[in-house]
Amino acid sequence: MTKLVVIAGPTASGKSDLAIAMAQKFNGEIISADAMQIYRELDIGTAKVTADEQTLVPHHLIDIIDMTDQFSVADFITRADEAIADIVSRGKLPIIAGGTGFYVKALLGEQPLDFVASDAQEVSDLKQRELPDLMIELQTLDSTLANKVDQHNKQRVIRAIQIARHGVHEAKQVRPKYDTLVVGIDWPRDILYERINSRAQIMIAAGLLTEAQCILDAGGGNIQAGKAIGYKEFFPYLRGDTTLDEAIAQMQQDSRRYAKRQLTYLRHQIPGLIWLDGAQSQAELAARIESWV
RNA sequence: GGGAGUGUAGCGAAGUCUGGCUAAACGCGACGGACUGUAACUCCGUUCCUUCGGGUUCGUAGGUUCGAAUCCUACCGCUCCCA
Repeated sequence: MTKLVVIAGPTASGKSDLAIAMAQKFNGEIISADAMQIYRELDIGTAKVTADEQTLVPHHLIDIIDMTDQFSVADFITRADEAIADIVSRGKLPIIAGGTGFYVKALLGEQPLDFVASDAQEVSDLKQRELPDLMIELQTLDSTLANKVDQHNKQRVIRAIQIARHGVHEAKQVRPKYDTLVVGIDWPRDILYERINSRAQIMIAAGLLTEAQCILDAGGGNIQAGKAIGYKEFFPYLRGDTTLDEAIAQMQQDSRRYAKRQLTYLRHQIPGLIWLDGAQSQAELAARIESWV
């Protein structure tokens, strides 16, 4: 079975550095599992590895689409499976590094994702409607599903309606199964928060605002890329509605909350995940890989 | 020294005139949680203490009252204005 190392963890926990170190040590290549680093133009705000770092170790699933494009877990799975096969065929170790727990979970899932026939037009039509109205439709279409979804969560209700309307279809092909070593990087909460706060300042100095302006011009909050933390907080500032300090504080706040959500996700949604002490993650992971490979 | 205002849970802030329905709205923060096709999304819960029976609160100390964050007195702190 194909062996796979998965490095997860909250934002600013040091996943990229750890992945590079492990890739160098164990002849690996890195696959990013990150819902925002897939965008070409989002570099600074997504804390993407630099071009220099990419010359050290080959990276995959970074810079693969334009910032106005849509992307989904299913796209990720397809491409990640391909990248893994490619890396393995060249005799190297695939290392997944990413903060998008949902992508990681889907990649590791033994069940293939169900496919639902639906299009963007349908989704935007559903979006126009009020939540109670949507729930009524879902209730009549499929009451079991209606009871299962979070009734306050419009996004999930819309998805449930699509499933109820079109039904689920078997995935076209069976996905490969992987033999995985899954780790998560853990820091004391206050240290993680400090890392997040100071990284925001570094990003600003590196030219984050130019990128944010770029995304604002491309559609701001209306496009998927415009929902990324590190950009959306600066739209009000760029429009002249808030001060820079307020925007930075907001970004730090959002990052901290995001980190919390990631931690919750990893704790409960990724079975078998081994926590690594942030300060010792390189040594700890190297030891584990050595005894596992 | 004189005048005006103010002190409420981690923070901000209602409630005070018209005492009981107030362990005290709401916002923020913090913490916990959900999440199989937007996931850096979207959504939910807890937040004085508790052995879950209760207990102790609204600057402090008294007082009025069956009953006080709310009324009265004194004191303390903070802010602003005049000196």
